[in-house]
Amino acid sequence: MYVTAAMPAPLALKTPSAKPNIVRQRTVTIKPGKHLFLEGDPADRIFEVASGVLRLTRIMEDGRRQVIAFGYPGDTVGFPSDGRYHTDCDALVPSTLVVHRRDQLESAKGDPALHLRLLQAALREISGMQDHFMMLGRKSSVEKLASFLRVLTDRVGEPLGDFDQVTLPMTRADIADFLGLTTETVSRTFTQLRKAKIIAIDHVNTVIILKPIALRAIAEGDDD
Amino acid sequence: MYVTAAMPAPLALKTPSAKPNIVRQRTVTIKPGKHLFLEGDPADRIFEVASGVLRLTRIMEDGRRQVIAFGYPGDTVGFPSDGRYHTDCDALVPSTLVVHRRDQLESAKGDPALHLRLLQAALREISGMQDHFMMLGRKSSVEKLASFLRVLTDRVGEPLGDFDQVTLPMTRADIADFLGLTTETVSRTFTQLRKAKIIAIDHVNTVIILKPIALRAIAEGDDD
DNA sequence: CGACGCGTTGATATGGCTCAAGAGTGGTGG
DNA sequence: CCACCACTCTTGAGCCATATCAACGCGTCG
Repeated sequence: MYVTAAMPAPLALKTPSAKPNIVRQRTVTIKPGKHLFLEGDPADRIFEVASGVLRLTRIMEDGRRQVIAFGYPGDTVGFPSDGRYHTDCDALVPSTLVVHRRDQLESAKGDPALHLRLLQAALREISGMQDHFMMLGRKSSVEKLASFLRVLTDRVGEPLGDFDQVTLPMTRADIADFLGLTTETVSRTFTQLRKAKIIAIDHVNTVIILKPIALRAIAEGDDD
Repeated sequence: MYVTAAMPAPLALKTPSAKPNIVRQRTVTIKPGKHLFLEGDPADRIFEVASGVLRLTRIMEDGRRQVIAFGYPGDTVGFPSDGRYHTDCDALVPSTLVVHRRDQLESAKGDPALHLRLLQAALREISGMQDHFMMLGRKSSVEKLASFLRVLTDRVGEPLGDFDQVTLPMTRADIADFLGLTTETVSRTFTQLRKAKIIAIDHVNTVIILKPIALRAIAEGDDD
């Protein structure tokens, strides 16, 4: 569910008229700051993000926090292991989710097409997490932030004139905890990219990608 | 496939006599240094480790390497995304693997029990990776090494007198690339734990856990 | 208007990296 | 069986990227 370039299967959100034998999809809404689930909760439901942005986190006893992923539309969150959730999950902006019962994923019963789609989501999740590993373990702070902005822009960027623009619904602290940095370093690194004219920053949480090629080069470590 | 405390379902390796309508499980063997697959290869098969130890890695163009996971017996490797493998995979010691065709995982056909087991493996994988994130992003070098030794001991440790002992088939460089450190730091951190009498080291690649409680405290950051 | 949360910037500290030199360790061939 | 070589591991010294500590600006909300 880490924001990936690969486009996920689109969600069929609209309820398919009122045919009695077609089950209406269950959805929930969640407001910013509210938790969808907490680490250790019994995991009986799996969620597909239809709109909004979720935040998945792990917290250590002493307060250190790791943001595991941001859940954007098309992402699936709440994969259980041993019947429990293994992260906290809350919303950054008002969000709507399609709900699936866990046993639909874990048993042979239920819609095979749904079944397959959830499995594909799990596999995409694993693949995306592998990228994240490389970023956390082996990249410098600029490379981390550049990778982050690049992936996010590919996924949810919007054209603005000749450039792409991306809105960041998360705080600098969230980004820091996602990248394994401090808020100060994230802030300084934003400044560094801004001074290099690679990005421009509007209203703190809106980033315009001025030089996508340069950004990609930094993200991949291809510059020197 | 990151070594996890959760015990996986045992593998039925023995071929179920010669009943003609029961499919004999396909297995492969792989020698140290040989690759099972490379990043980008078409992923038509999924493997369950029956014996041995595998190493899953990602490599950047400039040579920086991240060890994604070590594959121990009971682990499943080779989860595809978009039909391709997303890591390199080779063997640290001679290993045997049970092979499954990819379409057995991704279609409704095939043994439902197998289907379920592979899905469970994918979910375990996701859960284990989430632990790994916290380790890479937010832990100090001692905490990283302590976590690594603890998980490995839980998973494949063997009793030795009053203590648990664990054999490390991987080099210091492998451990470093798994934990996001350098070999020098890994070595120094081993020395540090050894001098604190928390572990003892035999023949470089055999570690004896002298103080499991202390090791766990360090791993979780519960000490100060 | 004041207080608080968030972001930025500056000064300093430090954990882990880099560079460099030895010390095991295992394999090979004479 | 030993000598040599290649490779891994350990240790040391110095440095650098990022963390830490601190101050301040800005916007928002009560």
